[in-house]
Amino acid sequence: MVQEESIRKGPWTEQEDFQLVCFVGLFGDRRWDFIAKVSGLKRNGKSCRLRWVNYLHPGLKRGKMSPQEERLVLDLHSKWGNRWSKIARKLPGRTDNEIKNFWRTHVRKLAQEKKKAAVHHVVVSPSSSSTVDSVPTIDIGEESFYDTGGDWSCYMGEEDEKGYSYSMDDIWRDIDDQSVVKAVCDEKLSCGPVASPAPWEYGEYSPPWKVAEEKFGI
DNA sequence: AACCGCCTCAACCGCAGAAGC
DNA sequence: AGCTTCTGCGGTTGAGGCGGT
Repeated sequence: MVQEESIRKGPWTEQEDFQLVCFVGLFGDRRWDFIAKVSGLKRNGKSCRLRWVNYLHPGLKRGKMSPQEERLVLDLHSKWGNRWSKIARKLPGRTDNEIKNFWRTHVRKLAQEKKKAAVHHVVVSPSSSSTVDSVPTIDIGEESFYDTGGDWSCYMGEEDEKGYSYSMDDIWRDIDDQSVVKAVCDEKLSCGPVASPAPWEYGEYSPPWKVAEEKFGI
């Protein structure tokens, strides 16, 4: 096979982001290999998808997780284990990557606390048999997990094991009920027609050109 | 002010399953 | 039915930022 000439790796530039947003606007957020090729980005489809899903997707929440979100993650993780994408579907605007990162941080913190506690116990009461687990259980020591319990039922729905009742599209709709702004990208890039209808065409969440407008000020 | 260690987050990799031919 | 390609997921890594000493 002929190897792709110089596939770019590493951090994305604003220009690349802009290009990606525009082409997702044109072709939808499905055909990543195709988008990677036609956009002229020297990235592979996987990389494009990841960038879109984790950073450019409209409706993504930025910043720290709220205590409610943190609790939900912990709760769902105790149910489903490392099914990050499944857990992410229950947290509007959060990505599996974000949740995964949060969990890692949380686990590390917990392990450290346990270690400290274990040392303390050994010093204070040598009879203690505490050990340091790499995988923590959900009943975190300091405070009850359910102590405040914000109302997340609206997102959690009634389903349990069969699947989720609240799709990402529903979530985006909740987050974003802005009107569709006409394509900035259309002016900047002269490409063919959109191959297939994209969700934003139904006003379900911000279209990519809106994202471009917000992120790049165009 | 400089150094060090920790934390966060973006991005890559490998694998598995789905879809297309 | 079998092969190839694509997509999505989970695990891992590394750069940069930040706080403490």
